[in-house]
Amino acid sequence: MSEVVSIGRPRKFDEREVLIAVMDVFWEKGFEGTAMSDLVEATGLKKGSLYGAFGDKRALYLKALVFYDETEVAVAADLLRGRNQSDGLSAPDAGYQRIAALLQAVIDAVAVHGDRRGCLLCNAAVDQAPLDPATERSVTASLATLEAAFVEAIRAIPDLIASVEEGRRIARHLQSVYFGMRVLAKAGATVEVLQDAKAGALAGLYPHSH
Amino acid sequence: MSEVVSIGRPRKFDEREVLIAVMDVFWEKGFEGTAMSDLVEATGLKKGSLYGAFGDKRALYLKALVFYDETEVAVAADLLRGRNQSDGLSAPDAGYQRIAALLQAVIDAVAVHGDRRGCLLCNAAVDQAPLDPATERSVTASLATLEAAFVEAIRAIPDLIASVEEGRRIARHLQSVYFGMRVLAKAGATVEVLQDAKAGALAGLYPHSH
DNA sequence: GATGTTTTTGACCGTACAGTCAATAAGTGG
DNA sequence: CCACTTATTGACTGTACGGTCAAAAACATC
Repeated sequence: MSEVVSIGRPRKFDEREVLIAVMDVFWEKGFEGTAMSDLVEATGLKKGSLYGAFGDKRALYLKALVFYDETEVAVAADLLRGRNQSDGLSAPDAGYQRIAALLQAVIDAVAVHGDRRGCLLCNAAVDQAPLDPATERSVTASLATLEAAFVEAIRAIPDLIASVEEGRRIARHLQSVYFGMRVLAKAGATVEVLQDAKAGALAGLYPHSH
Repeated sequence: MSEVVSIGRPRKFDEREVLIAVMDVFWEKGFEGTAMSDLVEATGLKKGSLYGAFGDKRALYLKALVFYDETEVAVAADLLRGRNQSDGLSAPDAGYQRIAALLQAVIDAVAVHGDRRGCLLCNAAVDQAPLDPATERSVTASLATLEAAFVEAIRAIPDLIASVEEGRRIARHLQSVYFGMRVLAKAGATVEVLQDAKAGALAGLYPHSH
């Protein structure tokens, strides 16, 4: 049972909202590029409160990564699994369309919102995973979720794969395309470049190509 | 004609060696993660000498990026173009093998040397390109080199492509796989994961798959 | 050896950083 | 109203950072 009443002075902030603000800053600036003062400004909390509630900068970063996994990664995985009710891609043979939709979302982020933040998971993998074991564990866990979701989408393409190994191989290939597109987008690639990368990936998903 | 004799006190260091040391540090730690004291330690030069010879930290970073382009990127591009004499892949129909060799090099870096630095170009794209226009320009230029080299390799696969547009599309797809594999490698992916990503990319390079 | 030029060196500067802490505020239960 | 607990606050600390500079050193020329 969760405590409905808590003793002591109540918190003035919503933990989820603060975590979103923290995640946004790390997402845009990276771990090293973010100063505690940036987080103070973004959250509206004072430094002491941040430390009291979440711990030091590293702990804050790791909590932001977990939050990203529970929100953004979960949305992407649900899309691939056909669990998103509102996109009309839940049919058991809509695997191709789900994968196309995920890659298109990367393009739309650039085309529609001028996105340059990319994917926090990708950013963390590149600039923190090799240097911090806890970050690496968190990233690895999210990658496993994503890979499994890709496998589910691939299994939802009729007559494509002949074995479990083949499905996993294609999933890992698509995952690398996904992250590659994120990198290219951060580098300032045009929409055309990203569309070509997407088209090339999807071209391998027709049964007659094997 | 270059000046053989120069006036004033001669430099004690070799500019190229220093640039290699600087590049290595940025490569491993990124721009924000690198302190000037790291560069002082790695190069053996004092801070004042570094500033006098190369400029501030940002200028040093940009020079390291250019050096990377002239060395590592050039080697990769030469491989794709069949210009590497020692690899036996210069035959005009060896495009597939060249691409396979490039992707295998990413795997070997992990498998043989336990590499976690990835690709400096990829690292710069992710954590500096969106924030610094000069870095973005440098990264964009290297990406263009790489894409053009991929196109040449693809044209060296008999009977694969039917148009210039198709060649470019496949090149951009392969480029995204390459960077995706770099991201996965930094995240700590196993050799098996990288091999699957590579195999998935190469599976699209057979003429009968179209 | 005096002059001019460039490099080296280490001390120095101001600041921005991550993290701490004691005082105070805002709740609860008795 | 009084303990008791927890949260907020802003001042504080020490340090690590990027960058500067004057003095000395090392060469060439004359």
